[in-house]
Amino acid sequence: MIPLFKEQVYEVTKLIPKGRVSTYGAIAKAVGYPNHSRHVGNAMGGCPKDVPAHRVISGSGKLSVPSFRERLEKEDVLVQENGKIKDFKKLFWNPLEEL
DNA sequence: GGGTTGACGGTTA
DNA sequence: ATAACCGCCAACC
Repeated sequence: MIPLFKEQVYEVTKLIPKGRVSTYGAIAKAVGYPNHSRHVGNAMGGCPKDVPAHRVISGSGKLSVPSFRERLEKEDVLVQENGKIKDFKKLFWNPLEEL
């Protein structure tokens, strides 16, 4: 059976701890599709509200959606002016390690 | 049923 | 260090 990417993606995204961030690529891998980072982001477009999409950023450590900066700061995640996450490497949460 | 889109990533200049 | 390019393929129109 073919699991819908979206659903899988949402599930993993919900697992991201508060104050941590993850990337599209990592999540894509986590659901078993290594090179489908785009689909992850694409799925986020219409994601339910219970999905912390603001914790999902691009692999470069910057926000794909600048609007989420406020949300992230609210969770103690510092965002630089250039849109990059401060200490992104430290805050990065790898779903693969959890699964 | 076919073509375009896309909240990306990695590689190459 | 930056910028541009190419590839990847499900979901949507």
